[in-house]
Amino acid sequence: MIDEIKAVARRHLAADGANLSLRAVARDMGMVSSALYRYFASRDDLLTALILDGYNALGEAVESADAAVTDRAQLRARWLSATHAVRDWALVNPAEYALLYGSPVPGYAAPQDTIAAAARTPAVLARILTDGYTSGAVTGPGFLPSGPVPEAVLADLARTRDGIAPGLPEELMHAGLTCWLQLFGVVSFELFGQFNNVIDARAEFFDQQMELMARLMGI
Amino acid sequence: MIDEIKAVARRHLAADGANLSLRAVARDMGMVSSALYRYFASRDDLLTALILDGYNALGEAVESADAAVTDRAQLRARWLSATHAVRDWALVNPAEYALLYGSPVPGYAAPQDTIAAAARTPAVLARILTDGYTSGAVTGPGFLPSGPVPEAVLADLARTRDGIAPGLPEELMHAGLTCWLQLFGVVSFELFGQFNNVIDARAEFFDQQMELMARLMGI
DNA sequence: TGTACATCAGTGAACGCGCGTTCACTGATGTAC
DNA sequence: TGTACATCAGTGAACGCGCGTTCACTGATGTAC
Repeated sequence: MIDEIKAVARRHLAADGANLSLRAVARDMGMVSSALYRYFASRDDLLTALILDGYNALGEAVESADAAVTDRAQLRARWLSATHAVRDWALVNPAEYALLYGSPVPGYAAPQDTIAAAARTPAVLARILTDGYTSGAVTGPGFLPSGPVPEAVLADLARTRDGIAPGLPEELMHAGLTCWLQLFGVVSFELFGQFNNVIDARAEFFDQQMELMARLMGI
Repeated sequence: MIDEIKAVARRHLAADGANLSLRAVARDMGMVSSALYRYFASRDDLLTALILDGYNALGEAVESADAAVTDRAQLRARWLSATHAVRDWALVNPAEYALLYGSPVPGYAAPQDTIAAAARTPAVLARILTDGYTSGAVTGPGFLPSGPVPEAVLADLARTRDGIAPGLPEELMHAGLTCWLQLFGVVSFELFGQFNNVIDARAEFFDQQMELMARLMGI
């Protein structure tokens, strides 16, 4: 039942953006709006459940795309497979993607529960780098910052690294973070309409960018 | 008068996100909601005006940040100044930034007028590269794609290039586009909350990323 | 200098709609003795 | 096997609110003769 509500809510999200209406969901289910309160304490609760599901669905898609590369030493293939999974999932679920990575919903504050789920996708990317580093296949990034990285940034990198990829050297973590940003930057720009009148060959452009990022990380 | 309405609307945008309410704006101005219809034909018209203003305000900020570097041959300084202007403007006007670069407003379709205004910011960045290329200071990017760029992407690059930076070689255009994406990817992630619990030293991180991008473009 | 008229910014009431949430309730299903 | 009771999913009406938009209007200001 809860799953059915969420499924209908997801359909509404796709149609109306983040302005999710409890009443509209109930209407679609042939129920009266108050009936939903048996399953969710409030509209925000439903929204939170959808966000959590979204992070988990994306995370699962990325995890299995990575796992689908049987030769685990093929780091570049794993990176390309995982990042394609991000784009594919976003294209199939644009409204949910917007909910996760778009402008914040006004008046809604994401609870702490979502943090762990949100970390699944970056964790996959970090694992690819870690695997390369521990096997000795990757010794450092393919493109280094010219100067020293500021102390404060190093501290942030180290803290985040310890959470998802213990043992990874800072400069690899730095390269990984840069590529993670580029990945979501490209996907967001495509989904949010910034590529209109600029890039038409979107799949090819994405491929190209992810190849470049792989080389930047040295994998 | 129109300017005053827009100013109040901008304040509301900041408070409530993209759910801009005509009635709330009118209330704040001590007017009755129907009075606004003397100045804007509809809510969407007001939204369009705000978007247009936003692109122009950002574009102006970036243009004058670039112009502030008196030694025009200092390409890296110009790039850093211009990109900092993007981040600074976004931090001061987060709701307007979200309106321009965040998830699309449900049910709202941006008219064609916004395209020219939207191009102002990328045009500044392209001009920096073009200046470097025509003066001979920049011969190519500092980091090249390993393989050949797909035909379809090249066509897109060429078309966009002809619009904002005629004469620029494709590989420089490609590097510029990559950095443009990274710039907005970083700013969006910071503004939309994806850096929470990940990056605290945001100014330093941004600096670092933009330095890296400058090197990637070979400036 | 004074009057008649046009312009136009802003009013106020109304239409028809949608929203989240509450609350007492109905009526079917399952359980205990 | 049959009865009494508890559980619980879903109902329906209501509260109080906000929204965009229309429309006939008021009343001040400016203009023409």
